[in-house]
Amino acid sequence: MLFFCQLFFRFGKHTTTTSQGKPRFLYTFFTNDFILPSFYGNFAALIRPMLQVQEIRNAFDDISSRLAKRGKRFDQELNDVVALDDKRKHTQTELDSLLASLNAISKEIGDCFKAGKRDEAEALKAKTVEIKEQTKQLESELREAIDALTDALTQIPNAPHDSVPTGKTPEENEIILSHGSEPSLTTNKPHWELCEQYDLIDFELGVKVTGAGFPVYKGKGARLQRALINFFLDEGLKQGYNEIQPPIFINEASGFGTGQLPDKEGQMYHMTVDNLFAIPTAEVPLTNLYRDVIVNKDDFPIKNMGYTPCFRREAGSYGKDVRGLNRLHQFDKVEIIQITHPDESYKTLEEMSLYVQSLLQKLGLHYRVLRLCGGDMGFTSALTYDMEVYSAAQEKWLEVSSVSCFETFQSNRLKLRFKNDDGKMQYAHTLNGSALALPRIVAALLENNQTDSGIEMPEVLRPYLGFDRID
RNA sequence: GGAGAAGUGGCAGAGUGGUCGAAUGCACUUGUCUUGAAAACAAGCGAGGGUCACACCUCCGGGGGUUCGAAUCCCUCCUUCUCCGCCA
Repeated sequence: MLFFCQLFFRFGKHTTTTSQGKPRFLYTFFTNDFILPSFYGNFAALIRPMLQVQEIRNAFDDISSRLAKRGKRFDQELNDVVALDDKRKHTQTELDSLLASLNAISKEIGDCFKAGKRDEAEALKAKTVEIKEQTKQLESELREAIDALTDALTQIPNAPHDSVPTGKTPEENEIILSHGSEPSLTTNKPHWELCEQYDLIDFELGVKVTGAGFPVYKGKGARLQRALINFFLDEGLKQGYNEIQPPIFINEASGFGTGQLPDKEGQMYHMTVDNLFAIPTAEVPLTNLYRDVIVNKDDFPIKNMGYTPCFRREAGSYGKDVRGLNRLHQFDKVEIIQITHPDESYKTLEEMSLYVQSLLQKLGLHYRVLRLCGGDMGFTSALTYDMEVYSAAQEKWLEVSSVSCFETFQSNRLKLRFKNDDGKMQYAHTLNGSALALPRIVAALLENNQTDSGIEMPEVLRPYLGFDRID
């Protein structure tokens, strides 16, 4: 934890803005040494990770009760934050006044020299010695105070939306709708058997080349992948999403921006030689395009999407859940993100949920939508809908998409802001969702459409596929 | 990988030890003028902390140092650009 705190502290001041919402890329963040920077230069970045201190102070009870939806109370943590922020303020005020007097004396000395009063100047110089000692002391105190505050703040997850059900486990998620019905099948093989039977995906070969969880797609299996990616991108285009091809490796700063670091560092593949991480989702680069950006409020909503392979170490998972396509180290996904005005974000979340559902409907899949309970939601989310498709052969629901609203939780770290109608800087809201992740869609398509003589492909995919069925 | 050059406000671009948070231009906002627009003119216009509001404090790529005082001097790191090499 300490390690990553130090990393986090090395955010610099890199304000920039955009015209027409186009981000600028600034990569002057980190150095290879581990010395903490001067607190002042980085103050803004330091004091504003995750939940906003100001928000905690202003709406303590509200945030407290929202956090309780996660099945645990955070009052102690919240109180700590306020107390640590008080300490920070006191220390800083003290230091500031000391610096003010130092500045005043320096100016006086300058004036004395100009007026030729050498002796007077020397006398004043002597006065600064003691003050400088004191500032050094206070500087280190302030540094410690900020350190402690940031540490406390990063322990607190996002405050769930009012509509989020209280709960700790997936059983407490709320099923808000179900669409379609279970297919009636004459044959009922799991997808890994179908993949072998029709030579679509070779898991063994992947093991040989790389390792478990890195499948090799072959023939119509590979073409199905390509068709789905194109289908998803074309549909997104129709919805007004701007297509982006981001890098699939990211630096540390990006990992912090979207909250993968420091929490999920073990989940990412890390290339230590160059200190880069393979992205676990396109969310990371797509959202980080807007790090340190002041967007024009007229550009809301900003809608971007990107197809990328995703890489996840999935350390610690094993057993039946990882069979076949259910859990992979490398998989493909089209991700959609939006950046909105705070007033619009929940309306946007519904819109994104409907869009993802429309994809599932076009693919003819039986699905349901869950509103995740507080305890099952990600650390950074305020409200998450999960879409699950039914796998007839495995007789279970598979999560294929997750759409979330983060409110200001990410933008706070990213320093993604806009100037509101009052001319004040305000954090934008960020949202994202998968639209969609391929593997489980492929699994469901294969299993739910199997017949004795082959696998029928959905109508919408046929133009992309160039074939109607797999046999 | 080797050799050079450079990193200042939304952009361009001055500024080499003290009235510099930073000239000037562009962009932007508001006002005057105009039927309207343009042009012209006038004013405003970086971010963060702090305050009821001021005051005040911090930030000129990051970090460290010299100095009473640093955008300006020194060290170091990072990044970008140009040339060479290698290569899809």
